[in-house]
Amino acid sequence: MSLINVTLPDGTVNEYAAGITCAEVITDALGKKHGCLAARIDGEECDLSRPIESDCSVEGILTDSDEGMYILRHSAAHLLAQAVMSIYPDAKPTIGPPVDRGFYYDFAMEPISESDLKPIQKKMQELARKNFTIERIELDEAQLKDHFSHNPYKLEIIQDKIEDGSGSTIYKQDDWYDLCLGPHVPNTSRLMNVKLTSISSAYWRGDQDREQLVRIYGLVEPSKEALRATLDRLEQAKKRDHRKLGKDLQLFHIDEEVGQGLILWTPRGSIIRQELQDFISFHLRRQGYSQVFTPHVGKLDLYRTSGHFPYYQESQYPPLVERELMKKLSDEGCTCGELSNLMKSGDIDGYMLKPMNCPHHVKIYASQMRSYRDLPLRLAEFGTVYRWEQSGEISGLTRVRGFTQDDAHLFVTEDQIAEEVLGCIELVQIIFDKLGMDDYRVRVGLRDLDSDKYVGDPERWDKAEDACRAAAESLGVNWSEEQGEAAFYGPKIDFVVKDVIGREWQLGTVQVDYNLPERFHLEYKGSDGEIHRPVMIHRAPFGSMERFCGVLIEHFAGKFPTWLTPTQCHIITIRGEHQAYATQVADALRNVGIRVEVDDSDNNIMKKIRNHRKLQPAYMVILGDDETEHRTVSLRARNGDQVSDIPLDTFIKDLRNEIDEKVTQPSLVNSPNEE
RNA sequence: GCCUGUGUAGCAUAGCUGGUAGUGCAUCGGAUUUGUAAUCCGAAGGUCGGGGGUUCGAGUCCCUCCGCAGGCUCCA
Repeated sequence: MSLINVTLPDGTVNEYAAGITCAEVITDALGKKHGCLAARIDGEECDLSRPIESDCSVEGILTDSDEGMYILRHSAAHLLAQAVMSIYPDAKPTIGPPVDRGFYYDFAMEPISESDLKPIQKKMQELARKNFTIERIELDEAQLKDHFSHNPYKLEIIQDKIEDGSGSTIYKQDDWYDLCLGPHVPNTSRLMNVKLTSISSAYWRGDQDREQLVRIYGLVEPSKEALRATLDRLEQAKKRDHRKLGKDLQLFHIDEEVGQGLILWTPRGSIIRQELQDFISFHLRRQGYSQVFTPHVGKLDLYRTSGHFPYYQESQYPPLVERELMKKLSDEGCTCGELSNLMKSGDIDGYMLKPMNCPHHVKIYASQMRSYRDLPLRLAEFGTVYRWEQSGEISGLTRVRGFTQDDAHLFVTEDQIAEEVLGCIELVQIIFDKLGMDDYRVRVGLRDLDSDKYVGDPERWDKAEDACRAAAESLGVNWSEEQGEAAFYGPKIDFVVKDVIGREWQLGTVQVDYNLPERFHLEYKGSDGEIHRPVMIHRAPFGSMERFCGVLIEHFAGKFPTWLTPTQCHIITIRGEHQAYATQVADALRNVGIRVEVDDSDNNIMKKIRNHRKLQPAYMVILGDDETEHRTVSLRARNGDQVSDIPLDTFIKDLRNEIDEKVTQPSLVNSPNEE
């Protein structure tokens, strides 16, 4: 028998007989209770049962890593399929991968409902308890096809994903097996702590023209405690959902009768939006932007030139046709379809709610002869745009049909791209820093080198892509390059954040554009006296005010920094006779621009505090005998902490300062200024 | 748009197998004047998402449309 050397993670090298399994090596190194659910041989994931035949390094995979959790989830998906098959023998399993927060499995079967999940979950636990060994079996192509002859979906995968003539593996537990590369946990007892969470539908291979499948989602954790913790966390997360908080804090309203995805900003929410807008406007002026205003509609011709019509027609509100023309066409018996064709062909004109601001800004650029001395020209507008998002996709503030972008378009020379992209990025960073948002992802979208759908010549693309990379690098946060993610007109940098339930939303974006200057024949006169074409940069650091506010509400869980809080101080009197002083305090605060609400109702103070807590003011200002007599205030923070005897003048000064400095959270209670 | 759920006063909820709507908070009126998370009494508020159907009778069953939620698909 030959001997092999196995290197462990801590660097020790042990000698074993060839054929020893990973599990045995790990048990030897860590003891029986190692808790590993899979292994890595020379960095490659495999089952614990995998025999080792030659010198290598071996390490165990625990559930404390993403990789470990993925394996656990993947195995749970198999268990789900096994359970479903035992209850619904006619169901055909298709695919069942792990995902970020759990796992799912898609089945071709008759629709089932949420109430059917319970028995399935029960079955899963029953199967888990039986502690079946999960076995990896290698099969050749013919055997594979034979094993899955009854399941066209699996056959399709075998056909497409597995190279002709080569084999693959199945994983078997009890008499159930699935086509899979693995690795998996060693036995089903690891999968006791599962919870099926929801049911939905999905298309086979994500193609809407193909079969609709039943998708079952679930969670799995290594222990009962961990499962409980995860469920608790989800429960907690729901409480900070911006849709709920938007209602509780009276920030916005969406009305059926107004329309899906159309936001009504109530007074309190409008304050937040306005404060953000003022904040960004300040930095725009600092960076040399010019503010512009443009209308909410434009002629179809404008969008024909820009290329947005009729190409992106289905994601726009339908065009507006002039009344006279409409009447004439109607008298002539023109059908809707014919009307649509006439608009497409340009035979009749109309107007469109603007789906984006760029064409309007382009026209401002083109309204004058531009010289290289004018560049970069930076045109900024909080521009409202309208897009016909699919009804099923609309959600809260994060996906809407009318929204205001903090948009700007920079018209630059080729040489200015890098610096200007950097400037855009800097703006994003200032905003994120000030708001304490550090949980975001940066995505640099590059072109797909094999495709020819991109406009502009390759050399200029290389330069622009380098500029984007360099800008992303300058942020000092994690960023990733994604080939093929560029727009057809230029590379881009996106900022992506997650909402409370783990969905990703794109916020800010910076995009280099070679296309629109071309389509609109934009020009400038260079220092060489020749006519040149500028390059455009589109950028929106917040993305849209709606989505950004939605994300912000969840980020702060409704507890905004003082400068963003709709009503910063709620003044609460103890008795009716403190009313006069309350008015004085309110006036004094309002005089320096602080937002105040006074409650001098005859409720008792406990009741008032309870009521006002719901709106999360930065401070409650309690006024009673002591305060009135000494011209002081007592403060109550959101967490219930209190501080008394603060001279009114000191409070006003400190509060004003806290607002001006945009301090991340209210800090006057227990602040260092206090004894 | 598709799938599965879901829709009762401003908000949160009760209403079993069909017999014609309760409760809490908020609101309004009165009493109370209170020192840090609910003072008492009273009143008002609902065509039970819209429309249609089954039935002697529908919040409850069926159809349809709309909204919402979670997914899918899409996202300039």
